[in-house]
Amino acid sequence: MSIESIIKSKVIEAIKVCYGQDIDDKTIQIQKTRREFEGDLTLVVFPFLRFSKKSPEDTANELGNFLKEKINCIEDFNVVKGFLNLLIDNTYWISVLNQAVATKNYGFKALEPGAKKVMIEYSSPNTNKPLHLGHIRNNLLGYSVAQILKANGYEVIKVNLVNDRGIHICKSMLAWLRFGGGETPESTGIKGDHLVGKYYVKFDQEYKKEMEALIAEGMDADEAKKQVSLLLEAQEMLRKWEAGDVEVVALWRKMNDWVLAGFDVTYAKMGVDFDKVYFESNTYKKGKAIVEKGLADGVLYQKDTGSVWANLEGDGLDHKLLLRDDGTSVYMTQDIGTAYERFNEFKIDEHIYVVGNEQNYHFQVLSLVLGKLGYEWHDKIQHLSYGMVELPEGKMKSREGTVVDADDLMDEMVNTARDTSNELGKLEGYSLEEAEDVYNKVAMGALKYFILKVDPKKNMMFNPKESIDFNGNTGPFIQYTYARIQSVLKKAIDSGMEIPDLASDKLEISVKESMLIQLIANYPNIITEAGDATSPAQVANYVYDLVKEYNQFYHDFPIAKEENVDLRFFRLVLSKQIGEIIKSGMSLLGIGVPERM
RNA sequence: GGUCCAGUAGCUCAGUUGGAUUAGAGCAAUAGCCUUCUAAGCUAUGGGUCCCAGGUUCGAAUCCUGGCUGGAUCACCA
Repeated sequence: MSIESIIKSKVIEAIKVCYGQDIDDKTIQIQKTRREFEGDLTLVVFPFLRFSKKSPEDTANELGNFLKEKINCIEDFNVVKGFLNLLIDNTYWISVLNQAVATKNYGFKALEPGAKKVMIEYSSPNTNKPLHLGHIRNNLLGYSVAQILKANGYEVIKVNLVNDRGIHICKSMLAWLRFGGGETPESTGIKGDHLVGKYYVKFDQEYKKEMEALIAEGMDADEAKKQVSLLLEAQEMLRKWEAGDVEVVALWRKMNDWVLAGFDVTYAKMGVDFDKVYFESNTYKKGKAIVEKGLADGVLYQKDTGSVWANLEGDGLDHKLLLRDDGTSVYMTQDIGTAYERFNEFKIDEHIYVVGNEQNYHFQVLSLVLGKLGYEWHDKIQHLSYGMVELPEGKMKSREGTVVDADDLMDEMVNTARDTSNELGKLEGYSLEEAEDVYNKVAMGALKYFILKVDPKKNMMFNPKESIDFNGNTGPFIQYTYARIQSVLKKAIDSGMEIPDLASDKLEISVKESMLIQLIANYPNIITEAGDATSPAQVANYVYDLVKEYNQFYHDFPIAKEENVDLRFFRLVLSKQIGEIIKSGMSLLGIGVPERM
């Protein structure tokens, strides 16, 4: 039982004994004592004044005396206004450290039979262009949230829904046919997704040229937009694809394969993966039967022209189209179908979609429509809605070339990491492979931490001109602290010292040391909270706080050089445990830690 | 126009289930600390009408109302 819950139960007892009142434990607020006051934990007594009918100071003193008497690890207390500051003794804190050390996968809940089953969909790229910075945020969030949910003891299924069909891919296909001269990834040495993306841009350029020509000939601008022959051809291509035209399908397959091979490389570099990949070319017709059944059941309605709609006015929204006049599916229809299949096939308890906040409306509607259709799990779909990544110039636009390409960005990060590392020259004795592994970890650590430390739901700013820092509140700073700890431990062992499994609990420890243990004690709560909030940022900020405190400790206290053996052992155990938590917390963010850097 | 989200230091961000007459980090700036466990570190200094105005109460960056600013969205697109 944690010290907080012990105190809470005793506070309830105290209020009962002293003031004859039963209180809810929600009225009990225990927080970390502020730095500038003496103590470890603080009880806020204001809520109890209406029971005690005494001044805040008197109430706090009464409660303080009661708690000190009843809880033996409370050494002393002091009162500042309505705040009761409790001093917890060293023995207790050291026992907390020892417990953490003795716990395998400290802070993680094990996967047990009957665990909650969660599916998380993320990435979901289009196959007409390479991944960019926006996708990076999506992928890192999806992967990290999956890790965090697993750490909370959930069974997690990661899925990707690849949008491999539609007018956008036809545009790339058409441009490639028209202007490509038979180029392939092999013939050009260009990564498949980038090659296809090049023709997506090419299409847009040629489209604009033709449109302007039409306008110059006197055509109305709105009309010209629709009459560009390239667009008409692309639309024709999509019709052929849907009709199963052999040539179009073969070209589609070839170019999609190029892109998917490219994505695999990017995913591997990013360090994300999936348990199952869906393709829209297989799922885009799904949901039609469900919608037709809804129509038959009278929960949906049909217009004269044939289209099928959901009336959401009762929920304060509009009408939503689910089947077109010609009976074909729209995106919403497909999502209805795939959600149904997933809940049925996997018996999942919850489904999280990692999708940008531009689709908030879509997911709101999806849940409502599923509810209308009578699926009781309609409220088990959760939209993990994240904010846009903005550049100083504003939003990224792929066709205007203002995107930050994912592959380029990652490569640049690795180059920067390599240069910095070589400048500092700390990897002497490492082989080329070992060194490259460190550069990669540091580069990706910097990028991932930069993105994940920001609250997912907020928009974030990325300035490509100012490369991501390696100092301060950054991934490399955290990795560095880990490497530092490993170095101390290694030197201690090399010089013949043993690092015991447990620290002696009869020691005088400093305020800084007890603060570090309190941070360690809080790690499990952080994992729970990050899981509830689906927010890797909470883990990131926690690890940063921990590391910042540790570096101050490291600077001010000898560890392996401490003369007092028990104290030295304690500090080695403490350092080792903090290293474990850094590694563990970073793994929740999908970030690796190097032994040296 | 309707709906949703955000607004905290020059910049990037924490802090938001209401708590300490003193709102935190990092970057950038300035000044220090490497014959001692990794200086990708540590220390110090300066930097704020927590968008504005009201309200709720012992107490508000945090909750409520109204406004301002920015973003997203409201397709027989995805």
